[in-house]
Amino acid sequence: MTVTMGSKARDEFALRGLRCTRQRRAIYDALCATTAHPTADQLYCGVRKQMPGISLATVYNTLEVFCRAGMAVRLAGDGTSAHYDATVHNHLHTRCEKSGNVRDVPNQLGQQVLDGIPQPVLDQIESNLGFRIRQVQVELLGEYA
Amino acid sequence: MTVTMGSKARDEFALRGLRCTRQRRAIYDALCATTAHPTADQLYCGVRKQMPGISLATVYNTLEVFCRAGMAVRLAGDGTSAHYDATVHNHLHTRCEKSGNVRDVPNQLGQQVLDGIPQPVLDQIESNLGFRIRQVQVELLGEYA
DNA sequence: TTTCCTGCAAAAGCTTTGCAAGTAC
DNA sequence: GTACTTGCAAAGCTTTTGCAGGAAA
Repeated sequence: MTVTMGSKARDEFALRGLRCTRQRRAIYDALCATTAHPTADQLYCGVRKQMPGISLATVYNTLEVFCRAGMAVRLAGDGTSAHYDATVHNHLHTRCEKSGNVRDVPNQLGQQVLDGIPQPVLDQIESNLGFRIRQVQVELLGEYA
Repeated sequence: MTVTMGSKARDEFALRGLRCTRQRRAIYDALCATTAHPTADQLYCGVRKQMPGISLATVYNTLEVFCRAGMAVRLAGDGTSAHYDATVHNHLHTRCEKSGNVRDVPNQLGQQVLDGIPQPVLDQIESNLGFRIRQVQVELLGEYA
């Protein structure tokens, strides 16, 4: 039995026609390994431990590439740094108004919130405003106890 | 019959113990007069026509004061400039992914979306995550036809 | 008169860009 | 070999801050 062992990063890159560089792999792996929705700078600090030469500009540019390719999403919401997330499918976040930290709402709960939104109302918004809705983004603002 | 004619701005300031300066009145009036959710710079450009000496820093500082006082909200969401809104109550926005423009969803429709979100699920999120939800923020991402 | 606000300029973040050298394909 | 990426440094933007003069209460 022959097993072709490809890393997740390598496969994703191939799938989307992106070149697989050491830097991109390190950044993507770091982003996938956490649920903490890091900022570019936080990723930079983490990745730099195993790859001291990497530059912050590369992290920014690479994250931009990931977002364009649909491998990540950018969550800019508190006016300071943007947070990045390798989970692409629609899900809810909490955002702490004190620390600015962003965390996931477990999918089962988040989905119940999204499911509660009546599709006919969204359809009506689309036709009334002439706006094509691509994504419904729900964020819970508050603070951790 | 005696009529005391106070401007909306003047009344709001008095109500919240804020000093009523020409600059604050101009900025608040400009913000209330539009539904376009302007950025600080857009407000600056508008207000400057009637008050050439005003500085951009004052616009920023004043908007910050309004937000703290609950007279405006800041919508930072696309990573570039923040948008400001004098409508404080919870309502939905559309955000055009091409232009970055933010617009209101008419209240009747927006409320139906918010009403669809089941409160028991929000309660469960609060207790499961130890997170106190202060505001549910819904934004519709897409583009205008 | 006291306290707060404004304008200016400079600083502070975050993010993008230009270019030469390096790397994936 | 060709085309795309990276690292560096510098620039670009948005936003905040320090301070002296000015205005509201």
